[in-house]
Amino acid sequence: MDPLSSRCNKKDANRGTWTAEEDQKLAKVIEIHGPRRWKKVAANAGLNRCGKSCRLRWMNYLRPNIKRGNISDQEEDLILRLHKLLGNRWSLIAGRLPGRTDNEIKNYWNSHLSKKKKQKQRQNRGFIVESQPEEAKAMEMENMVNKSEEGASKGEENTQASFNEGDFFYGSSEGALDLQWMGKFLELEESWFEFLYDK
DNA sequence: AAGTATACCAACCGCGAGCGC
DNA sequence: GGCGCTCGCGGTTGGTATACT
Repeated sequence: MDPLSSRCNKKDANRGTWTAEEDQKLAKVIEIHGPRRWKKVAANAGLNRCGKSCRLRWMNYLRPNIKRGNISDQEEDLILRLHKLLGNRWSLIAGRLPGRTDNEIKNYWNSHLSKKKKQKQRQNRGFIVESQPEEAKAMEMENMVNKSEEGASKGEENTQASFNEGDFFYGSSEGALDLQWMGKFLELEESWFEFLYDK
């Protein structure tokens, strides 16, 4: 059975949070051999971890140029727009946010943005009478999302499946595209979707 | 101060695709 | 074409931190 594509079958393998020592070992081996053949990486590093776990740790934490810390307003806006276009394709969204990982964006969406969305829906049903000032921006963003979903529901397919991202994006997934440029690009894309679904 | 609820996020899991043999 | 290995993705879980009572 596939050791990486299914659960780690190493019975006594370490689980849970990585220690600083493990991180150090992993980084050292990757520096020498590169981030591939994760089963061997795990073995060479002397880590009692499965390859899959090593890969995840590298991709989400140890990789160079990982940007940690709060998601900026600009990034949040970009996430909302990209999610509107791409749906739950976190790796694609992450590819357009330099330094951010798919896991981080997925977590952010699940803990922050989906919550705001629910809040907005409740408000629309009259459960919330007055919005708080600090919620105004979030609600504006949620309107964008809702509008998109309404538009998508008018068609036979939803927006997530109706186009190939390759038609819109180019460059490597590692590329650090300029956020400002991407914002302008997405504005054009939104117009295009409005044309397709709202007219 | 203690107990409980909630939020956040790192890590795990299962699946499918690509590739080489 | 079948098989095994590897990689990447998205959904989910579980531990920890923080807020609340």
